[in-house]
Amino acid sequence: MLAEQSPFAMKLGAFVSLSGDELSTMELLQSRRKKFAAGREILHQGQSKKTAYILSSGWVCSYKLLSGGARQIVDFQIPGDFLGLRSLLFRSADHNIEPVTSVEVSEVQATDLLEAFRKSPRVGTGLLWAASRDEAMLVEHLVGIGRRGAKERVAHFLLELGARLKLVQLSTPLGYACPLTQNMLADAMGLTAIHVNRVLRELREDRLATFQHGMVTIHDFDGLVAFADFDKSYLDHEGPLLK
Amino acid sequence: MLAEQSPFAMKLGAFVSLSGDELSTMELLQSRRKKFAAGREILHQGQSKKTAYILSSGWVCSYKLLSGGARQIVDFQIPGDFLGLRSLLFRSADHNIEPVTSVEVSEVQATDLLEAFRKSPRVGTGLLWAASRDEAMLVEHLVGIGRRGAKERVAHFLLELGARLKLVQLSTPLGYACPLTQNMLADAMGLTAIHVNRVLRELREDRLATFQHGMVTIHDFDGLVAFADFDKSYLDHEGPLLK
DNA sequence: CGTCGGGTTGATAACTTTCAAATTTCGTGG
DNA sequence: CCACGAAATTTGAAAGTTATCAACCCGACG
Repeated sequence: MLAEQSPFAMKLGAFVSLSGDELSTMELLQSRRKKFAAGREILHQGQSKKTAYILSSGWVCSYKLLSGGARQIVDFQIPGDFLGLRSLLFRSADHNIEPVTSVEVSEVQATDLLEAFRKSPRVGTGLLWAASRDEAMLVEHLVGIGRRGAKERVAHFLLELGARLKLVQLSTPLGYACPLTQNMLADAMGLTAIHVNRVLRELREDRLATFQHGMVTIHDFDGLVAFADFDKSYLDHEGPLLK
Repeated sequence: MLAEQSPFAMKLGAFVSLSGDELSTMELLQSRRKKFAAGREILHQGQSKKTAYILSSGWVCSYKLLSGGARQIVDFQIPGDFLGLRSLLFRSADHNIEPVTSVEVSEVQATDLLEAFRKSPRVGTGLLWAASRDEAMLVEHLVGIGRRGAKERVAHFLLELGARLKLVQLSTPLGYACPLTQNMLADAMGLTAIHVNRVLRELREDRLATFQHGMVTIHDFDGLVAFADFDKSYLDHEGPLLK
């Protein structure tokens, strides 16, 4: 009910209803603020600094590089998302994290997290839900690259992003601001930037969706959902059973 | 040190050294034995039966189906692996699990798991490690489908399987028994069975590896590693930091 | 004003699928 | 134990999708 809720609280709040106490626990988690400029690496493959972050504003991407120089973007993170949870748990990171835009994050130490769980199990529940949702998205990403055609894949991606952004009030059914370049999109979709460009043009010509000038516009939501075979159920679990 | 250790204990034991007590805790987890015939569905998308399993013998696969009928296999599980951990935590499963061969599993309830964690934090640590390793494999799978050529991808897959099987003594550097069909391989790799067949032939002709008659034979391990750009570090974390 | 990264388009090449069909292997019932 | 049918493997040829190469345009920025 607060006018100024953090995206993190908005996101978890969409899943578990949070008391005032719980909200302040979450805000407390986000007290160590930091900024990174676009392109300034946050986490590097093999790095062992054991910090995680909550993203407050801006977008980041996590990716892996192959020896040949190719890059596969594993996921994008948007405000409210948790970054580097695994790097907190393990000796060294197995992927890179880099801001897409300039970003604002809050550093989270392992101890902060444990303390938050202790004070409010529901925050832990929410995080567990978020982690599981991330894994479901990863699986869906795999399915898309493995078995969807390029056009369906991109369409599906645009819809997924929209659904995610809606949770933090950064999207409407009409569209959303999207700072990604076609190159990043390509590295995420397992395509070439050139081909992504063509696919986007086709989607535009089909009057389904437009992605231009940093703005995604959905022209025909139902049509796009049907075309992409988008089933959003993997995005909104009804909640974990363990508390 | 036991001659007859369960694959599950062997696998976790490769990561955390386990006391006799801990070993028996793990064996206790595996007391509710069950068998499934090949092809007999274990878990169905949307299903809400809240049980997980530890796989003792045989192979299973988890996959998703698209509306067009296409199938993407997300992962194969081999003896010692945990099945359906997420379906234990959440209301309903978002993927299917099906035995590849006839299998023997042990049913695990949420309460069993919590009890095991309570009795032996190290078992919990081990499971956390296993879950994280699974996620790392998922990411690597995504990278492979997105950015590796078909031949490199299949080669990489054969090496990964070998490394996983070695942990439970089902593989040597020379090769291993593999009950997968070229069709399954195709659905896992995001390729056509026909193309998988050609790729396997090429790998054989290159004297790198052979997969025939349910048997994978590695002819030139180093050559295969080099060709596939296989870096096994994502498979052997040195261990979680939280206990 | 010139450079540079991103976007756009066309032509060509490479890779993968699709379609068709023959062959082999495997599981099951007789 | 054999025979049979179904499933899996194998190969060829043609079609389709996506990548690669080459240019050009444009706006941001020093």
